[in-house]
Amino acid sequence: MAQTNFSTRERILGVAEALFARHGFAGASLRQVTATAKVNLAAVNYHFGSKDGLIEEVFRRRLDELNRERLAALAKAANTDLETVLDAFIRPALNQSLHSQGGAAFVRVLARAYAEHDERLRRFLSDNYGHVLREFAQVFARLLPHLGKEELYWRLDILAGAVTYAMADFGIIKRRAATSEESHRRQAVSHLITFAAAGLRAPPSPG
Amino acid sequence: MAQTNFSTRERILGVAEALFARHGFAGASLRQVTATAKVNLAAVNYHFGSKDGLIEEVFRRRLDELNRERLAALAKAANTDLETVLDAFIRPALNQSLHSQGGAAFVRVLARAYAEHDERLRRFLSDNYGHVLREFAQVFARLLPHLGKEELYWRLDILAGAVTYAMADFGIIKRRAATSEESHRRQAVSHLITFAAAGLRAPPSPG
DNA sequence: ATCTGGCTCAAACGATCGTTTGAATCATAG
DNA sequence: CTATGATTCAAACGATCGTTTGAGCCAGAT
Repeated sequence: MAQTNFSTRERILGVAEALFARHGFAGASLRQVTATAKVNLAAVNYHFGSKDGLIEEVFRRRLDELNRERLAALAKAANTDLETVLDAFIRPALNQSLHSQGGAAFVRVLARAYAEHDERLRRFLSDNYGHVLREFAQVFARLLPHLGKEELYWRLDILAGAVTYAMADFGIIKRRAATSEESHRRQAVSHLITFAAAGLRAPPSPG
Repeated sequence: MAQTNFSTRERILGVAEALFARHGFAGASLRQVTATAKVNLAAVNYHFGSKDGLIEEVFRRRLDELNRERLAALAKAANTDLETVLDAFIRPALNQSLHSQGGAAFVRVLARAYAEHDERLRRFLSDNYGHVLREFAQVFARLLPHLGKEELYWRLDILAGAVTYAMADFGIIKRRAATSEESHRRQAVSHLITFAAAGLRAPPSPG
């Protein structure tokens, strides 16, 4: 977690991401972050202005790439089937987890952000994330013509929760020692797509 | 939120529940709690020993009733269909939200607890919650004979996440002003059951 | 009326919080 | 080499954190 071969700025971001994932935004202090990153305490305020500035930058640097990957995958999947579109949404989050330093922590940080009803953070995420969700919603609407607009939104809301929770690995299932982290997460994605596709395809609710 | 007509102990619990839901365990201070409850600061340590003791009591007083209601509903639903069993799991959480002071906040606190990877809290929840989940898992296993043990556990893990997030109302759907809080949450339950039942019934994953 | 135990109170404890300061250090351009 | 702007540093700021203390209050029992 120390990442001593990176720049001060990058070390702070990496460590902050991991500690925010583990202890929350309020629960992880700047002194913990800077001590773990082997960096001076004042470096956070120098590079990011404030703790809130650090939090926003933790999101920004990952969301940019995540959004790009999701939209690229969506473009390829738009005229295929439901499972492929779900895969386009879910797999980039998995790739972040596997191919980038501490990316697994970021998915957890993202899930925490949902739990924070903090208005400032929600607006920030909506500004930097909303257009991606809206594009996916349009494709889902086309693939699920049996659902009314209201019903579709409910389904997507439930889907977002299930995906967030599952990718953040909040669940009770313990990865077996024999199974690698990568294999475990690939299984999570596979089961998630199966579950979500069936949930979205279900006939309209009676209520 | 002040609840001035209750005892000191109950006022603290009610206010703590609401503030933990909104700001998290680390984010809500005892000074906020006691000031909002119009109670002396030292009362928390007097009645609950410590902040951690307060957190545990916030869970205990609601979980006892929630567990009881869920198991009672499960006993009635055990020999019916999947939707009824899902209802037995989900509806008690809804009832807590509607019929008890600040119960809606508790569901949010419970969802936050999932995000905390704090070992102490997880063990506490496992001790006071695990047997209920295990009983439901047995019934689900009987109702879903097409799923292997491994596959079933994955589905239930995803289900738990979807239920937790949806009931905590973390999603993006805004309740319309014309819709009452009660009606909104009943809709959430209804859509959740439809989605979850279809997700659980889906054929085994190819992976 | 006095004693007693449960409870509340203001006040303070040391620790830790996010942030700021100003000097020291570094790399780079002139 | 010197000058300059960027970065790092130790130290301290006031505020707030969870917790403890000991005096005071207020019942109900003796």
